[in-house]
Amino acid sequence: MPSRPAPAGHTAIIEAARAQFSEQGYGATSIRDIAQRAGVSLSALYYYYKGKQELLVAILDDGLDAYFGACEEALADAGEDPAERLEALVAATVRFRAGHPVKSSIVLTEGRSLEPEHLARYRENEERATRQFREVIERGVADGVFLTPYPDDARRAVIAMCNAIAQWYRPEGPVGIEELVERYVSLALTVVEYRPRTVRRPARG
Amino acid sequence: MPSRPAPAGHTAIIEAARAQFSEQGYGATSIRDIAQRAGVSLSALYYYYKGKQELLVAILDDGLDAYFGACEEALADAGEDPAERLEALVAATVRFRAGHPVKSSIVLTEGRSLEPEHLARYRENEERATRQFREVIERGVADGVFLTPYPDDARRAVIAMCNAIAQWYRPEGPVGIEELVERYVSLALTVVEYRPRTVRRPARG
Amino acid sequence: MPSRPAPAGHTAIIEAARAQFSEQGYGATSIRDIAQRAGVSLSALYYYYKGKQELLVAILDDGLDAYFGACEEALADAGEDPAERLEALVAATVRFRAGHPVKSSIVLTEGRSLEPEHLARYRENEERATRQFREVIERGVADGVFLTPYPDDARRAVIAMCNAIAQWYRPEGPVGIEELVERYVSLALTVVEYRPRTVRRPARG
Amino acid sequence: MPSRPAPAGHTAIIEAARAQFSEQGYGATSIRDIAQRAGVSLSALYYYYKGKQELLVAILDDGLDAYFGACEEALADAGEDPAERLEALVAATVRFRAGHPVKSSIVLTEGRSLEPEHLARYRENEERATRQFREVIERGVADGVFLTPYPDDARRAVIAMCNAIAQWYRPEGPVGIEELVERYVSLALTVVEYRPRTVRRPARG
DNA sequence: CATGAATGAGCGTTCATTCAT
DNA sequence: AATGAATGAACGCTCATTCAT
Repeated sequence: MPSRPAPAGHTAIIEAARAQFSEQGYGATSIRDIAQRAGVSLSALYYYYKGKQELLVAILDDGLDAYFGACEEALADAGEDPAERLEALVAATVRFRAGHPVKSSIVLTEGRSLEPEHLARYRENEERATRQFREVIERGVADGVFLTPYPDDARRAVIAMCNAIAQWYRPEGPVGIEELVERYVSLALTVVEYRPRTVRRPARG
Repeated sequence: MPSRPAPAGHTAIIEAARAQFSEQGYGATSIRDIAQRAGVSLSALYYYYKGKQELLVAILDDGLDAYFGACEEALADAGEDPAERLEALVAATVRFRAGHPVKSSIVLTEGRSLEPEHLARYRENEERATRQFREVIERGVADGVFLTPYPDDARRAVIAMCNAIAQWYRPEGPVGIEELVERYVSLALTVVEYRPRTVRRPARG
Repeated sequence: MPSRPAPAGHTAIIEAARAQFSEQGYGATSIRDIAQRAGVSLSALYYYYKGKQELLVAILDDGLDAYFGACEEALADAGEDPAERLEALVAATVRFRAGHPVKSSIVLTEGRSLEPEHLARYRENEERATRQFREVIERGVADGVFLTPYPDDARRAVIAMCNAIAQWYRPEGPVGIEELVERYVSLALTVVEYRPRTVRRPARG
Repeated sequence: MPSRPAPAGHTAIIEAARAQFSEQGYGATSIRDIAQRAGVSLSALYYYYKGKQELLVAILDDGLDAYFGACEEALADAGEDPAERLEALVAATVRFRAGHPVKSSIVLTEGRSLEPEHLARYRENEERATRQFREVIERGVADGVFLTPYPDDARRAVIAMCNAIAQWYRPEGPVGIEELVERYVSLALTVVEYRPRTVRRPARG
C-alpha cells in the first residue's frame, strides 16, 4: 500500500534521484544531476515534484512502505511462535536489504536530511521497526525460549547486522540471497540465545 | 599517535567541522557553517586548512588513528587466547563508539565523501579493521573454541552491532559504558558461539 | 561564416565581455563586471555561457573568423599578382584593425589567457595569419618584384604596423579609414621594396 | 638614472614580479605568486613594497628608465645627421627589445593596469618615445633625405615593428642581435624612404 | 627587520527554485 | 502538459592587504 500512486513517468525521476542520493548523499546531490540522470529537463522534474525535499520524502516513503509491507506479509504467514516470528522478521529484513540495497541505504542514512516537518513521520517509522523486533524478542524472552540476558542489546544487534547487509552484499558474490537469509536467521537465533522448549515431549523420543 | 600533529589553534576548527559533518553530512555542510561554529573567520579557516576536503581527511585520519590506537593497545594487553583477543577488540570498539560517537559516525559514514586521491588510504583502513576481527575469529574457529558455522557473517555481525552503538548510545542513559562493554563482549562471544575448551573432561567422552 | 551562430540574446553579453576584456584584460575582468555591463543577472550570463573562459573563446573565435573572412574575400577579389595580393591583404587588415579595434585588440593580446585546451586552435590561427603574408611576400620575392633582402622581417614589420593600428586609430581623427588603407598599402609596398616589372619599357626616357 | 635605487634584496622580488606580470599579466598575477617565485614570505614582500601596484610602478619605471637611458646614450654618440640619428634610435630600440623582452613586454602592455594616479607619468613617457622618433623623422623629411609622404605613419610603423621584436625574438634562434639590428635599421630607412643626398658629390659618381 | 596570523571583500561558479508562455 | 529563460542566494575558495609581535 504505497502512499503515492506514482503516476507513470515519475519512475525515471525517482529512480535517478534514488541512485544519486544513494551514491552521493542528499546534501551532495544537485537537482540538475537528477534531471540529467533521469533524462528529463529540469522543468519537467519540477512539474512532477515540488522540489528536492519532496523527492526525498517520496523515496523514503516508498522505501519504508516496501519494507514494512514485506515484514507484514512475512509475519502474517508466521504463526504465534516467537522463534518463528523472529525468523520471519529477519528473513524479510535480510531479503529486503540484500535485494534492495539502494532503497535500503537511503532509508538508513538520509533520515537526517529531512526537514523538520517530515521528520516526525520518519521517526515514527524508525520506532515502528524497533517495535516490531522488540515485541517478538520480548515475547520469546517471556516465553522462556530466548535466553539472552540483554534483550535490548540483542535486538539492536540483530537489526544492525541485518541493516549492514545493504552496505556490503553483492548479488553476484558467492552467497545467494536465500543462503544469506538462512545464515542470518541462524545468527539471529544465536544472538537471542534461542533454546527450543523440548521438555517432556513424550513422543518422537 | 596521530599522523597529523594538529598544531594548536586548529582544534576549534576541526571540532566544529567534525560536529557539522556529523550532524549534516559532508555534502550538506558549508565551509561558512564550520567557520562560524568555530568562531573564526572564513579566511582564518583557510589559513589553517587547504580546503573542505582537507578538513575531512584530517578528521578521518584522526578518527582512524585514535580507533586503531585503542585497538592495538587493547590487543597488546591481551594474551594469545582468541576469546581473550576478541574480547579485547570488542571492548575497545565499544568503548570507542560509545565514547566518541561523533568521531565514529564520521569515519563510518563519510568515507564516500573522499575524493579519489584520498580514497585508497581510507579503503585500506577499512580493510584493516575487517582484518583485525577476521584474524582473531578465524583463529578461534581453527582452535575449535568458536563454533560458529559462518565466521564471515559472524564477523560482520559483531562489527555492525558495535558500530551501531555510535548511533544510539547516550552516556546519560541508563547503561554505563563499562556495563555496555560487558554486554557487547558477551553478545560477541555468543555470536561466534564461543565454547571454552574444557580439557580433561573425563566423563561423557 | 562564424563558427558559433550566436543565438540571439547572447549579443549583449558578448559585447560587454569584449569591451571589458579589451579595456582591462581578461585577468582583471570579473564576470560580475560583464554581467552588469550587459545588463543581465549573473545567473543569466551562466545560462548562456559556461564560464568566463568560454566567453573568451567565443570572442576570439568570432574575431578570428571575422578577420580571416575579410582576408579571404579580399584575396578572392585579387588576381595572381603578388603586389595586388599584398595590397589586398594589407587593405583587409587595416580595415579590420581600424574598423574593429576592440575585436582586434583582444585577438592580439588575450591569446595568452586561453587555457591549454583552447590554445592549440588559437596558435593555429596565428600561424595561419603569418602564412598568409609569408606566401604572398615570398611569391613576390621569387617573382623578382619584391626586392627586400629580408622577407621574414619585412613580413613581421608589415603585420606589426597594421596590427598597431588597433591601438591608436580613432575614426573621429583626421584620417579616414580609406585614406589610412591607402597609406598602409603604400607603406607595405615600400617595406617589401616593390618594383613593378617594367617589361618592354624600351627607353628609359 | 633609475628613479629607484633598488636597495639590495628587492631584486629577487622585482624579478619575480616582472616574470609573472610578463607571463600572465598584471591582473592575473597574484601577490602570492610573486612572493613564492621570489622565494620570500608574503610579509617580506610587503615589507619592501607597499603593494602590487607599487611593484608595477617600480617595474615600469625601471623599464622606461633603462630604455630611455639606452636611447640617450645612442643619440649622444650619433651626429646631427637625421639618418644617423634614426639609425641610432632604431638600433637602441631593437637591442633593448631583443635583449630585454620581459622588461619590454611589460612596458608595452601593462600601462593600462596603472591606477589613475600613476597613469599621467606613464603617458608622458609614451609621448616621449613618440617624440624621439617624430623629431628625427621630421628632421629628415625637412632635410629632404626621408622622402616618405606619410611621416606619421612611417614613425608608427617603425616603432611598431621594433616593439614587436619583444614578442617573437629568441636569442637562441638563427639571427643574432647585431644582425637583427642591422636588418631593422635597414628596414627603418626603407620605411622612411631614405635617399642620401648625393648631389654634387664629385668623386665616386 | 621580518613574520605568522588574520581579515573582509571579492572571485568564478552552482544552487534550488520560479515563471511566462 | 511542459519548457526555456531567468533569478537571488549561496557555494568553495583566493584576493590584496594589515597588524601584533
